[in-house]
Amino acid sequence: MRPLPQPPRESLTLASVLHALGDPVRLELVRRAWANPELTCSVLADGLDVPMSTLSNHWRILREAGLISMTVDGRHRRIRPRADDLHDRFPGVLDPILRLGTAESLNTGLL
Amino acid sequence: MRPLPQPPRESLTLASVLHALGDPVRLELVRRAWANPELTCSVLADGLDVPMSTLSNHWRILREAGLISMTVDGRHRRIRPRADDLHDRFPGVLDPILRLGTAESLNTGLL
DNA sequence: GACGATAGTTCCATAATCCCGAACTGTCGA
DNA sequence: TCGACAGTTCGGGATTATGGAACTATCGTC
Repeated sequence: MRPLPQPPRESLTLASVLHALGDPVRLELVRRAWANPELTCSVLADGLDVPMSTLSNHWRILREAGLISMTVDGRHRRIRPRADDLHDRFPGVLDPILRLGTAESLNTGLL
Repeated sequence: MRPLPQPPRESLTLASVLHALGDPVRLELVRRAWANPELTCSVLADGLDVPMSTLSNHWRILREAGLISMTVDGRHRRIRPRADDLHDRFPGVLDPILRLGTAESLNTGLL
């Protein structure tokens, strides 16, 4: 159940967060992670036609940008959105993005 | 005064917009363009230690993502934020980002 | 008009980053 | 002990970013 290394709240930058969100696959992953916290990588990526090694990179980018935190749980990685940290550091930024991400990403043939 | 080609409002995607904003230089350029519309490339980039060929690429990315529109005005390019299009397409997304962009980008030794 | 200065773009080679198959690590269940 | 499963790491091919140098187009001046 130990957590993987992640940047502390105060060292998160807006540009990194936006860069992490600036990819349709990652945007969809973040949207799903926010909708249901505590799920694992593979469950959250279910249905996406993306190879696992690529997904692993996407999760790393999201973790290094401070959007999510990962904890090792047996052979799974449990994804937890860092909602508090982001809301504290960049108030008002994430909510409207995730509200919109939904409809759009489903219409782009991503799934 | 003719405008350079740009994507129509309805074909803008959230991921492209966030990708365009996910770079500290571009974030700063957008912030400045929003703060004072109708200025030219070089005036908006004043003080940034970035070569002009790189800036030209940044402006192109911002234009192709739909964040700004450029019109040729003599030997200048006049930058106009596409605030209406963005607000219509992605309501609530840009304002909080630009409100924050200010303080942060000035503290990262960018200038 | 010819000419230099100005504002940007384009070209191109280097550097950095992304993508994903294959091999690997670590854990669970039988 | 032995797979099977969840993810990561490695490696190299493809894509994208960077920035110097050359180029284009326009303005002001003589």
